[in-house]
Amino acid sequence: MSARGAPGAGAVSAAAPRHRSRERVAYTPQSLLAVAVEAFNQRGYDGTSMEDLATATGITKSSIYHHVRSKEELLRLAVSRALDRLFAMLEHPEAGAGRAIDRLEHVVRSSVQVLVDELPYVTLLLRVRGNTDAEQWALQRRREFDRRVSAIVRSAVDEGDLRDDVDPRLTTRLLFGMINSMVEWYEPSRTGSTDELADAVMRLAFDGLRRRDPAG
Amino acid sequence: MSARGAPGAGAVSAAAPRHRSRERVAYTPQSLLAVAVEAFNQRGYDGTSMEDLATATGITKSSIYHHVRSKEELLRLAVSRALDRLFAMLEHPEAGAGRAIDRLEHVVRSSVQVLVDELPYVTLLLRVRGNTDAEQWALQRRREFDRRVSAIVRSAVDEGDLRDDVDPRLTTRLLFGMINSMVEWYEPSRTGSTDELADAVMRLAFDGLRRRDPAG
DNA sequence: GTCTATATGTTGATAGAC
DNA sequence: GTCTATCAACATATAGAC
Repeated sequence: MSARGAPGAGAVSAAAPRHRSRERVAYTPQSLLAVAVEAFNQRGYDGTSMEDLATATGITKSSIYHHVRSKEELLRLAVSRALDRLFAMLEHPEAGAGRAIDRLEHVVRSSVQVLVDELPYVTLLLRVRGNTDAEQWALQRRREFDRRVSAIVRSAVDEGDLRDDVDPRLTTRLLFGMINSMVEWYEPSRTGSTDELADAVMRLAFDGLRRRDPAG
Repeated sequence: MSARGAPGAGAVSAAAPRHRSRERVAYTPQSLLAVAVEAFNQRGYDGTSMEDLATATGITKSSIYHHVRSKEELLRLAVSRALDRLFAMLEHPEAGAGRAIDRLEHVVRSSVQVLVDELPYVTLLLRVRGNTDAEQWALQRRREFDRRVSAIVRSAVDEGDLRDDVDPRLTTRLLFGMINSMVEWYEPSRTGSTDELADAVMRLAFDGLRRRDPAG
């Protein structure tokens, strides 16, 4: 991956021009972004130079600047994509109605799904430190997401479904610490279905890793 | 924090020379490291220039090079410190004998303790991406730590104390994802005792966030 | 132990030809 | 849409005076 050559087929424009019969397909902002984000995740955003991106894409630095205004724009596009997916999930009917514990289950399962679907983009989002304007903005939106989830946890405690001996904010942080840590090891090819993974996360998070006494 | 001025009192050499009566105490590799690591955590290692460190320490770049050979040496010293503490914890008698679930509890509680005690160093360790030799070495040792803990989890499953419907490796990853995420939000000043925090982590991790039916 | 001055390479970004 | 050539700024690191 990230080798020189044509962009990933999945994001190639349908109307892409080709100068020589079947040589190489031109990059779109999206297909370029995919390669860039992979590089960012491998070496870190600051650790990745435009020259590194030129190598990864197989085109020159100048050509990259034909598609995007700056390196930071690539970062902004990437984290926006992840954030849009995460917030779209919160707008889903299942996250807004019904018992809070069920809404929380939906949010947890959907988060795992988004994390898997948009792995590179979410990975980059979670590593943002706030150095640039784009990063500051991303951090703000992440905090807003956190607040929304915390409110659901708090409701579930009030409704008597979640334990009340741990602060809801702490619960939220540890819960999402668990979920978000997936970006450190998840490999799309090697694991089973996303549902199975989400099941495991749900079981561990909601019921703990201790074995429930079968004779209890 | 990170303002210009004298190094933190905690790490100042006892035999530190002072040219002017009580002006400024000279840096030691340790006190310099503390300032550098704080800067690395704020802006990222790659995002922090030696000029940034000069500003943070209040001495010039050249002076920094009097204490350390290179920027990478600062990184190596920092992650070594974190790794040494983590492995020392595994060598503790309580981590090596007795029922596996008790050994695991010791490891979890001690990990929280180490994370709090050495917060900036552990934070930096967890953000290492493998760009340099020092980082590659750190990643290797982290994997070794992970393997050691996974073995304990596996034993606890075999001994019937942990649930057997989730893969031990996955359990370990999610458990430590939860613990390690603390570096993203933990603030020494604002929270209660470390024991209370470790208690909350233990309860959530081992018994889950669902309320146990009081009438069960 | 700290400084000023500087060497040497790399960085993000632009100009303009094809 | 891609290229070569180039820039000014900034990077890590060193030399040598005090």
